[in-house]
Amino acid sequence: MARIKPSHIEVLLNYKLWLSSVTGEGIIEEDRYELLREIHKKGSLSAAAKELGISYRKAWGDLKKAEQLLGYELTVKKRGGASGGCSTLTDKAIKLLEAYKALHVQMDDAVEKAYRDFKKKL
Amino acid sequence: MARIKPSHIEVLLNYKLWLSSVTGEGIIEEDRYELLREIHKKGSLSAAAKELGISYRKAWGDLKKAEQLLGYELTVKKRGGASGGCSTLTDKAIKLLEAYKALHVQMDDAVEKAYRDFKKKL
DNA sequence: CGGCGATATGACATTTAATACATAACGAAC
DNA sequence: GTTCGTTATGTATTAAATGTCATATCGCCG
Repeated sequence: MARIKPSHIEVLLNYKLWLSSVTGEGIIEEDRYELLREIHKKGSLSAAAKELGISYRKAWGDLKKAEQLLGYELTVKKRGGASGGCSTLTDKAIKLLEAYKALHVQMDDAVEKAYRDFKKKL
Repeated sequence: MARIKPSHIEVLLNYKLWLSSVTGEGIIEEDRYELLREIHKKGSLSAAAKELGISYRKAWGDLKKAEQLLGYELTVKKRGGASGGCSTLTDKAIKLLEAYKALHVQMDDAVEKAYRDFKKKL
């Protein structure tokens, strides 16, 4: 029984994209994008955290850091009331999300093309 | 005396590119590319490590891991002898370096363009 | 007013990754 | 066979990211 011996191991191309402050500190990358998107969908930070399977503590810390680095609020936060409270995205946050999404789509295309070219050269 | 108040904080776009095995483990990224390039230039792993300001231990571990994940040798290693020993790149490694370099140039262009488009949308 | 559910935050524990330290093996040259 | 610089590798220490726990605040509503 013959066994196929691959002439080379498969190599994959990966990339990570993120927005940062001028000091290099990360503001928005994939995870925080997801967090904001989920807040937008659910209207609540705790619900978003639960959906994503991360602790409220971490979600809150991430959100706070992003806002601090950006210098403006990404969410309008309310606490108390019948529902306990809620968090909704600001207009700026929504705009940022849309721009980031478009950025990501564009980069995905570029990476795919670069990967094809790369394999030809290998 | 008036003070200029920026309407928005500057946001930078960053990306990281790397080759991985199918299991997702990283093989080659910027640092390891530099390491291989330096080995090629110096003909020695320890000299390369010194040049890059990292410990020999780390350089050796990085190289070993890359080779293990790729399934083939990136360097020909010799120890002992008058000079103590040396490390030189294999043909496959040289080819890999060239392909990675081209990949990076291509991606840099793509990122620059994506960043311009991104800022317009913001 | 007391309970509920969400935001808000500090303190501590744990897990993971990077780095440092130590030590062995090798082989040509002298 | 001793010296020297390099490859080779295990172990230990540190540092950073992440998770856990506890506790407080808020404000509608029954």
